[in-house]
Amino acid sequence: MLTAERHARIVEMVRLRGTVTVPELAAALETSESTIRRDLDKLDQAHQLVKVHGGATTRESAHLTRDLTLGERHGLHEEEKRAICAHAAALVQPDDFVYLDAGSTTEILLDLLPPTRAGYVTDSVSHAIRLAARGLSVTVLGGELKSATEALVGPGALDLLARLHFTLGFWGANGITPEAGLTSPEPNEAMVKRVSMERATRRYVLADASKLGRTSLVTFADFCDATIVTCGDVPEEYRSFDNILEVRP
Amino acid sequence: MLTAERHARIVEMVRLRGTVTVPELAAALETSESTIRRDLDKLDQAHQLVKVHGGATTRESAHLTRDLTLGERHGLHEEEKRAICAHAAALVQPDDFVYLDAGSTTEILLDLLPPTRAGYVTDSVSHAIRLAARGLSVTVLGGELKSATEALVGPGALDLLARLHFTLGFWGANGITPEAGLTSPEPNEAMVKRVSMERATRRYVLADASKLGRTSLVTFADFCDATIVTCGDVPEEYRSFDNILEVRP
DNA sequence: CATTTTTGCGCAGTTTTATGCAGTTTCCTC
DNA sequence: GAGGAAACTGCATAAAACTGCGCAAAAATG
Repeated sequence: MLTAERHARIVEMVRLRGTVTVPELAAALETSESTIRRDLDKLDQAHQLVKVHGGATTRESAHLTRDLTLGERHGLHEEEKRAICAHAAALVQPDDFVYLDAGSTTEILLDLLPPTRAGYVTDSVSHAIRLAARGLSVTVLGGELKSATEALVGPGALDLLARLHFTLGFWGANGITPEAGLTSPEPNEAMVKRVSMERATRRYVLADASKLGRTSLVTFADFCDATIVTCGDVPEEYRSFDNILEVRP
Repeated sequence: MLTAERHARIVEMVRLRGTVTVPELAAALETSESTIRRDLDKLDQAHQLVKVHGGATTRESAHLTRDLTLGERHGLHEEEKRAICAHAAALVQPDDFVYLDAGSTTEILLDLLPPTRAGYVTDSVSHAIRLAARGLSVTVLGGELKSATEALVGPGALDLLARLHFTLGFWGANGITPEAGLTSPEPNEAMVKRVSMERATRRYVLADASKLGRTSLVTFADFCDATIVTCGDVPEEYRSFDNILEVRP
């Protein structure tokens, strides 16, 4: 049996039954448990299902038992992100009207922002709650809420954006290359990024060095549309660009 | 049974019944109390429920009755609110487009809503996050975020509302009288309630009986604009209205 | 304050997982 | 097609996770 076919049948079984155990799958597909486990690893990475101890479940039922907040992503490049955000926070002036993109990097920025009367707008509901809890003035874009990133997308968000004019903005990016520009994995979120960026005067992309040289699925802006604040092992060929700003931890 | 599956069923039971004891869970899931306790520990850590002496409760009931234990959890209209919300949840059809008001009563409704493909819209960012975490389709109004109630108000919210047409909606109210109508303490939030109500076909106000006969500061709708689902000691003079729906705990 | 219930924790036994290895298949290049 | 790299598979084994039980400590109860 083809690997792809086996994968398809695993996904189908999980969808049909909600949860399946590894031995069940091994018996049904007449293969070893090792193979099933490796399959589940891949399917989990591909977000087709969720691997759990003993087997697999659908994403829907996994929602119940897992805290799908940004908390899980912490730890990666934490120190670099902190350095980047410290630099970014210093850019905020009392009179600024600031856009804050959703994402784990900008999340670190939240706590470093000065307690001034600057106004903030964000597409992330969790960011908004934290900012409001600090007593800052926050406006939330409307729109459909994607649970994975807790970001808002869709026409509602874009309409509100169309009437706002930011003096300053901070965005994250999953990939950055001179050729593909700034890229993000999700088309809807990329659209919000694109529109919000068009409406800001001073634009900064906050990204640790691991994002440089990588390309994600959807381009939301050109490479030179924003100042890129980065930190970490910056590849030599990126040092010469004058919109790359390297900070030290 | 898979560990993850058991976790899901525990969460489900807690959501359905509000509170569950350890022995009940052990019997229902045919496992030992030790295992149940360990499960509750993990689910508590994952913020899926709150572990209390004797068993577990949902997050919002723990919030309402903070440091009370299972035995003394009565009062505070908890049971009435749950009865009201159970009735309300049953009104949602699979293809409804539902508005959900911010507030503590509608908060209880969140966990009782059926996992259908109905679409939900709310002005409460915390409600939205909880709904999204359950895998439901959620749209959030935009606007300024008031940290006290975590509700969104202002022109951004009203603009988005102006383009939506709900088949069904649930609101809270702080005061209800035939003369003053439905009242709420905060003018901006009252405005959002008013506009959202105008845009819904089937309108329900969820309020325990303590709200009947009281008047808050701002009227957001007439007494007869919505069906009022209530529970508790309903004053005799309210029994005759045909838009008052009294449910039993 | 005594009684009963519930909890936390160590322990032992079982199940599940991760990983290295060897053999095989598949795919790509020339 | 032929050769070689990469991927896939199954097995063995050590590590990790899970479960049930018993008992002392802690918490609730009246």
